[in-house]
Amino acid sequence: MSTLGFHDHDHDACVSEAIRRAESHCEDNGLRLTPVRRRALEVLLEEHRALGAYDLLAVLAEEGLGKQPPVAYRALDFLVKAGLVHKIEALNAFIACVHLGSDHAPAFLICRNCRLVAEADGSQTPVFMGEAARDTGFVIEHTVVEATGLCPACQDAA
Amino acid sequence: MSTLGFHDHDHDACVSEAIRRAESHCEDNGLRLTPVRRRALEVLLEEHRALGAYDLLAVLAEEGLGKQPPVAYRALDFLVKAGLVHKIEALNAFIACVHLGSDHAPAFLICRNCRLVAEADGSQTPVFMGEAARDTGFVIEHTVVEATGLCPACQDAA
DNA sequence: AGCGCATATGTTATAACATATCAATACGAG
DNA sequence: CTCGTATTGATATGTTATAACATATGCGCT
Repeated sequence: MSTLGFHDHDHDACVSEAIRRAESHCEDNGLRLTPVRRRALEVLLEEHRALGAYDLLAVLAEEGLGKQPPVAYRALDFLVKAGLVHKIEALNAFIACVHLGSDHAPAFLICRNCRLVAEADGSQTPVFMGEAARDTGFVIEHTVVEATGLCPACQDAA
Repeated sequence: MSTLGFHDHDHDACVSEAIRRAESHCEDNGLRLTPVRRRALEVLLEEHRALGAYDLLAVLAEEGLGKQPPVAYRALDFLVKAGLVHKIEALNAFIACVHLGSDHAPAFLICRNCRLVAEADGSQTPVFMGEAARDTGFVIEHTVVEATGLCPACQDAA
């Protein structure tokens, strides 16, 4: 799995490809990618940075798509539940998923300075967490794996 | 490592032992465990649940130790930096560390219903995260590993 | 078409979490 | 004792998130 985000890549293609996949994913699963939801996803895809709900709301408001907090939070809830967006708990912020489709357990590398986020493979997490859980009868529903630090560019700047 | 929190144990001893260890830890490191900080730690230790900063503040306020948010946040910042308390990012809440001393990378099992939290071993996280980080030049400063779900008691209740 | 149900949006208000700032005080090293 | 640093007190504000209720839209069914 790649750690896309700190590497150069064809970003326009990356965005439009992701949108297309999101559309077919919603179609396949009977989910409705309404204008606000679709635009919210686009805004997040245009960055590889985590955006706060109010950052997103500001963009939506400019475009007349709604100006109250619930507009942003509803769109984000939908996108997160659909697996199209991840919440970065360490920042209380959100980032578009860059490799939709797989039922994945993501792990994130998060730059505390520029909020650039790379999505890595966290598939090993449920394995070792699962051991502890089994011992106690705990049932895991969701895992969060986040590493914060400095990306290469921000190390150079400092 | 244990997953203390979902098991019965001698809680009074667990608390007083932890306080004693915190005292010597602070002494050894030139840190000042002032009355507010000490009481904040006690309050957190008395639960194995995550408490919000304002939950803590309410207790401190009752006892005349301060009633403004910065009182709670300053105490929590100190305790987190000292390694005596962990922040649970998924809940924006805080929990006392139950095995102080070791320079540890904790992993948490968090009940979304009762907020009971068990601290497990997350030492494998930096290993596999480290690989992804090395590939990109990212420097990890801190890791968050949290699994949310239902504890045995809350499964039974449901 | 008209009805009924589920989903989605609009809107107001407020809850919950967190920090900036500045003044006052306590503490320890020299 | 005095200087510098750490801590506390206090006010205000910033940021993130949800509750609650009204309205509108989409869609299957008769």
